[in-house]
This record gives sequence, C-alpha cells and structure tokens, in this order.
Amino acid sequence: MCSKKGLYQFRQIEKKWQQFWGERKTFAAKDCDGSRPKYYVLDMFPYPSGQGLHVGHPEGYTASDIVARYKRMKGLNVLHPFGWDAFGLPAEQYAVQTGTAPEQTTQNNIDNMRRQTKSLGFSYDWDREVNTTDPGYYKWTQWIFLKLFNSYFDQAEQRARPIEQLPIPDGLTEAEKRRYIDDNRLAYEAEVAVNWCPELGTVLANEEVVGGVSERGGHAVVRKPMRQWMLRITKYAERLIDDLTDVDWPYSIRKLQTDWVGKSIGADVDFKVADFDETIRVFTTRPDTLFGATYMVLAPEHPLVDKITADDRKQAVAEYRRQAARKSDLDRTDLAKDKTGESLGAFAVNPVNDGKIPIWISDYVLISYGTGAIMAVPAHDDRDFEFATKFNLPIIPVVEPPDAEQAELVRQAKICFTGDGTAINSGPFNGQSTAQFKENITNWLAERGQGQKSVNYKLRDWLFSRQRYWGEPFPILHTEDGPVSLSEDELPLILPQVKDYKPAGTGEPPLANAAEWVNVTRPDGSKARRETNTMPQWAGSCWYYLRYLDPENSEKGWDPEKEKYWMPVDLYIGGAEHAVLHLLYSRFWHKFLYDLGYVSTKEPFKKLINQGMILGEDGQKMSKSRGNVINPDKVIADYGADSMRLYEMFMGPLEAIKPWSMQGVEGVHRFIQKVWRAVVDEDTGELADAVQDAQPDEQTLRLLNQTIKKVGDDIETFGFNTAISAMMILTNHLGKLSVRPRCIVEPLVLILAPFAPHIAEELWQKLGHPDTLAYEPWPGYDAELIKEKEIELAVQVNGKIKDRIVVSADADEQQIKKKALENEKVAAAVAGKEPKKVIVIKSRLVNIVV
RNA sequence: GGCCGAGUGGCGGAAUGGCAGACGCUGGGGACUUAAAAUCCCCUGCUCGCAAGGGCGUGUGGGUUCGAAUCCCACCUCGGCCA
Repeated sequence: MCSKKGLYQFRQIEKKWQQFWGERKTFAAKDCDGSRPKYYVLDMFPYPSGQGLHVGHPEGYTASDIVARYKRMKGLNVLHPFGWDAFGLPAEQYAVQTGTAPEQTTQNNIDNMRRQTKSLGFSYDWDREVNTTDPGYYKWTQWIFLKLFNSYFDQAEQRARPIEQLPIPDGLTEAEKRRYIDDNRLAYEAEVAVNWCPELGTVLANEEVVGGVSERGGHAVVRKPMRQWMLRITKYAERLIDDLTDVDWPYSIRKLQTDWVGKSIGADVDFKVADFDETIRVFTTRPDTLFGATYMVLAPEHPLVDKITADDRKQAVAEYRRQAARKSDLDRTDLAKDKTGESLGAFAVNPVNDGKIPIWISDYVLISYGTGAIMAVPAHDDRDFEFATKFNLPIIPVVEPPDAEQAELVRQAKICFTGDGTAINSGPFNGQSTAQFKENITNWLAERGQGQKSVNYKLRDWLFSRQRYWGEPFPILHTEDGPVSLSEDELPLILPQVKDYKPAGTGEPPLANAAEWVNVTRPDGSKARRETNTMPQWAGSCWYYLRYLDPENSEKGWDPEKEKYWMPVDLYIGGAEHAVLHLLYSRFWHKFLYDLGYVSTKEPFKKLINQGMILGEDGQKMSKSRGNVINPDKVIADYGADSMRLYEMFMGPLEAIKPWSMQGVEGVHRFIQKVWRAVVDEDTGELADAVQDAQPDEQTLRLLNQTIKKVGDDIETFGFNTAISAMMILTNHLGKLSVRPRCIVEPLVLILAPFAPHIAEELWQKLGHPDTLAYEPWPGYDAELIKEKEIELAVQVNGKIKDRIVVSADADEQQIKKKALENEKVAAAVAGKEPKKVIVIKSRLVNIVV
C-alpha cells in the first residue's frame, strides 16, 4: 500500500529544512556589509500569551518572510529579526491567581510560541532574538528613560537637549531652581486625574474603561488625582504631524495619527470673573463668535470652582462634582447623552462688550483639553446649543450662514450653525467673513492684553506609570529633595522578586511589598525610596527595532555604525490595532533619540503595511466562546507549514479582513502537491523522468516569462494572492506536458521558494543542487518572450460586443480596423450604416460607433 | 454624530477607464478502479430557449464617456476607528 517512496512528505521535509537553516545559520544577517544594499524587514513582535500563536500572527509574518526571502534572492543584505514583547498584564494576573512567577509563565509561553513560530519556517535571524523582560534588554529601556528624565525641550529649536543646557532664570533659590528643572524634564511627575480602579488596584487607560467600569471584570472606576510619571510627548506634536509626509504609510494610518495629535488653531481669551480678582482663560477655535458667548462653562475639576462658587450653590456643585468623577472622559463627551450641569452663581465679563455672563460647570468640558474652560456660544456650537436649550440660556446668533433659508432659522435661534459665514450682532466687526474676523479679533484681543493666538493639541502628555509588578522598574530614587535618577552604571535596575503580586495594602503598587528593594541608603547616608510604579507595556516596544541591530551589546543599546547601516526599517508589517499608540509612541522616542544624536533618521519606519484580521469560518471574529478558533498547530500538522503559508497569502489581499476556510487550505495543499508531482517521481522519490534538459515550446517559455514577471511585480506590491494564482496557472500547464524542461522547472521552484520554502528547497535539491536556494539569484525574464504573437480582440458595435477577431501582435490600427469591419457579425450589426467613429485600443478591443 | 474602508457568482476573490468573474473552493458530469480515495478531463453568474441564439448582470439612483465594477454626485448597507 505504502510502496510509493516519493510521496510529498511535508512533515519530514519541513523538519529537515528547518534544521538545515538553523544549523547553518542560513539567515544570519551580516552587519555593515557595504558590498550589498541592505533591507530591514520587521514584524511587530508579539506578546507571548498562554494561548500561543493564532492564525492572525502568521499572516503578517508570512508576508514579511516572503519579502525577506525575495530580497535575499535579489541580492540584498536582509535583516529579518524576531522577539518578544513580554511584559504585560496577563502573566501578572496569572501570578496573582496562582502564585506562579511571571518570569516563569513568560518563559514557558515564549518557549511555546518560539516552537510554533519556528514550525512555520520563517527566515528569521534567530541569533538576534530579543525579549523585553530580559534585564540585558530593559537596561536600555531604563537608559532611554534616564535620557528623557535628563533632557528638556528647546522650544525655539524644536528639539530635545540635555538638561544641563537648560537656561535657568536668574534669582531662583536652590529649591526653586530644582523645581524649575523638574518642570522642564521630558519625563516628569505630576498629579493627574486618572481612571483609578480600586478593585484592580491600578490606573486604567481610557480605552480600558467602558461605560464607567473596567473592561476586564466590570469593576468600578473613579477619576482620581494621583502622582504619576508623564512623558512630554506633546512637545513633539508638531513634528509628529509634519514628518508623516516623509513616510510611505497608508493614508488612513497617517490620517489617524494626525487626528490623534489633533492640532487646532484658535485663540486664548481671558474673561475676568466679576467681583473676584480672577480671570478665566478659555481656548476657542472660533474667537469670531465671542459676541455670541452667553455663558461660560468650567470643567468640574477646574481649580477656580471652589473659590468662585456662591454659597447657596456650594452643595449642589459639590454633589455634581462627585457624580462627574465617576464618569470616564468618553461617557462625558458622548454627544448622544443628555447634558447636565450646575450654575456656580458667579459671573464672567465678556471682554468684547463687558457683558456679564453666568458661569456653569458641566462634565462636557474636560479639564484635560485646552484650559479646562470654554466660552459657550450656543448659536454656533452643537453641544453648547443643546446645553443652552436644556437650561434656558440665551442664544445670540453672530454668524450668518450663506444660505438664505438657513440664515433665517439661525436669526431666530431655531438652529445651530457651525460653519463659516458673515458676522452679525458683533458691533464693529459686523459684515466680516469668519476668516477675517478670526484674525482681526485675535489681534484686537492681543492689543488689549486679553488674549492671543493659540495652538492646541488633542494629544495629551503620555501617562507613563502603571501600578503593576510585571514591567520595567523606573531608575528613580525619591529623596527628600525630590526625584533623582540612578546613574547609567547602576543599570539595569533589576525587578526584585516578590512574594505577593497583589497591590500592597496601602494602595501602593505590588513593588511596595519588596521593602528591602524599596528602601535605599544613599552613599551620603540619606534615606531614599525607589519608585514602585513600573513602566507601561509600550515602553519596551518603543525601541526594540534598534536592539535587533546589536542585541548582545552590553556597553551600548546599539552600535552607532550598525544603526547607520541598517536604519531605517524598510518595511514594517503588523496589525492595524497599533495604528495610533504604538506607532506614535515609538516615533516619539525615535525623534527624541534623534535629537540627542543616538539615531540617524527622523523616522524609524519607512514603509508600513497593516495586515487585515482573519475571521472564523463563520465570518465572525475568532473567539473561544464562539468555538470558531483555528489552531495553527493543527493546520500545520495536517497540511504542513508550506500549505499554511500559501493559504494565508492566497486568501485575499493582505490588508483585507477575510474569513478562514479549511477547504481553501486543501486547495493550496493540492497545488503544492501538483508542483511536487511535476518534479518528483512518486514511486521512486527520484527526479521525474519527464524533467529533462530539453528546449521548451514557445507557449511554455512565454508562460514562464510571464509568470516570473508577475510574481516579482506582485511581491513588490504585496499582491501575494495573485502571485500564487500565477504560479498555479504555470503549474497546471506544466502538469500537462509529457516533457518538462529543466529550464522551466528550476525557475518555477525558485519563485515558489519565498512562499513555500521547504518544498522548494527539497525540490531544488532533487534537481541536483546541493546548497540552499536562499541566495540563488531571482530568475530574470525576457520582455520579448512575454509578448503574444497573436492577439484576440473584442469587437464592439456601440459598446456591445459582437464578436472577436484574431490579429497579429504587430498589426497596425488600419489593419485591425479593416479586419473588424470585415467581420460578418459586425457587418450585420452595423447594417450598412456609415461608422461615425472607430476606436481601436491595441491589444484590447475595437469599438465601432454608428 | 464625525472620519476611514468595503459592497462583484453558491463562497474566498480577479480585473482600478477597454472582452466582468482570472485563480481557488463548492456543486454537477465523465475517465481510471472490483470498489473507494487520490488523480485526470469537461461543465458550473442569472434568465428565456429543445437548440442555434438572445436578454440581464459588479449595493441603489443619477451623471461624465465611444466605452464605467473602475471616475463624479446623491443615497442605502456592512465593518473599523474616534467622539
């Protein structure tokens, strides 16, 4: 029964070649090789989860691997590394539940995922593997933090500088001086209102809070001011937007990033508070609507609220502030929600007309955006309109829309108009266009010292501390004089072992449990406490692409020569879920490192591609509860890694969301078996007799050349699905031939290699080549040989196809026209009428208009 | 509500101004086989027709063009992100 020795044994073949590549270090990248152009192709490294690899991972990894293998064959020096983003909450939660050390869990998960990743035959240089939780790695994460701590941002030059160069104002006391410096550091401590979840004992990011409760577990979350480490990413806002013009990224991602930074140009306006010696500064993008400001709204957390609230309003205001503290920013700004608020019983003075307007608080104003206070112009802002309508506040229209019908409704204060128009009810400014008015009023305010032009960003400084154990410790000591950084030679600051991974009873993070670690006596005998917060998971992934360049270096994070050689990353592939945060954070760090001269490029990632999500066979998102999860181990066991790789690429465009299909896997599996049988005699396992040193016929040669061109072009444009389809066509053709010329078979094996490397290596060997094909030159094609000799053209009459004609490829327009008009069916359709126009599109069609 | 993306056979998809449905899956028919699997060959958008052949067809409606899945306008549906 099993007499056939030459069947396609993918398990054996794949194991053999994975071993071969591993032992020979086939894919080791050579640093600073000036003889070849370099190519750095990077995958977003995964979190080593207990679930292991899911089918979404190999999608991006296969795409990048195809490019890596293709570029090697094109003669480039390819860097294609892999590693683990291994700090993170799941291992810590597991530790809380079971007492297993996160190191242990993480190590097990990495071992398992490395095994899975290797089983797919990716051409990674495994000698460069990094792990963010390795002290040899996070030493340098801490080092970058130190650099941030010890730098400030030179506003005039728009770049970071060492803190020693910070100009210090004269006449400050030592304490003030220290304070001044601390206030300028790019890493600084601040009291900020955060989403505090008492149950989980940690701060949560906005996106981890849904409907006022934690996404995990549904525990209550409150807004609470807490001491936190912040990074001044806002200083880089302008550059983070501007430099997007330099990168080759999808439009949608660049747009997302631009919107996330959220630059808006407007004016700061100062309102005096009546009967108090206070002013309230507001930021508005519509200073031209100042005459329509009928009330003012402060964020509930605004510092002036306590001071100016009238006695009879104090109780209601206090209660309102308590309510607001329970809501997340998201809930507060939700447009669909009913507006709420309380009047403070205080008044502000409108600088343009000295009118007194009431001051309210409402949670639709966020303390974190602008100045935490707004002037409300209900006639021209949707939220203000809603609020004014609910609380019966006056609505004064000050912008007349261009549309007459609309203008009438606006004049009657029936609708809110947010567009541009002409000023009305605005004293001396009446009749001015919105743009003119904006400029004039801004100057007018500036002259009076009551305002100025201002730029605001939605981007907030980056909240960089977490109340967790499993993260990088901050290289910071808290002393009586404030925070002090460790020196570089004290790094890495090793994460200490703890007995209990739960937050300390005091509400402090778990590290507070490690008393011996926390309490430090300094060389001068003074006592200090270590920082017990840890860095967020983003930290390690902000710069890992640099560590790959020089992973073993214990003297430096990376060697400058190697950095100059390899950077920037030429191709970066990963999921769209990182479109904003990871990419923004690492761009920020990269720009900072650029300012200090540690990297040579402004942007880290030249080209970016997002792979689309893979859905279950039911078209739904894969999830355990739906029971539609495809296990890659099983697919590889049943069909092999080559089939898995091919299928994931054949499903559809890389960026598209697409459902899994086991029958589709069988389809590509059949395809590679066909390739196998075209080359190998299934009975003997030797090269098939049909493979001979023979001349190919013209058609076969043409098809080969067409296929080589198509596959190469498609890899360059990431059209992997159509590349595979082209190879299927050639293989189907080859299968029909009784003699399969070697000069056809060999190039087919080579162009298949990036997609299905194991079978390609095996076939290459059977074809008599002892060494790996990984560095074989990519086959060339002859443009002349691609051309068809005869071409079939469709002939249309008035745009409807009537028949097809065959003409020689070099036929000129006249000849084609003549042949088309002579055609019987065409003549019948033309019915003797004189053609008005005959359009000949060479090699496509002829259209006769009558 | 805003922004971004997508809507093509029974299914995944191809074609980005020029022959709609490449390639794969599914389904049907046939060959090989004692039989089955595997493999190979043919057919497989809808519809009218015994057939030859005709009509319709890329979410909907309009437009531009000799010609539109592709470009423009409006709308509908779905997905993602943000609010």
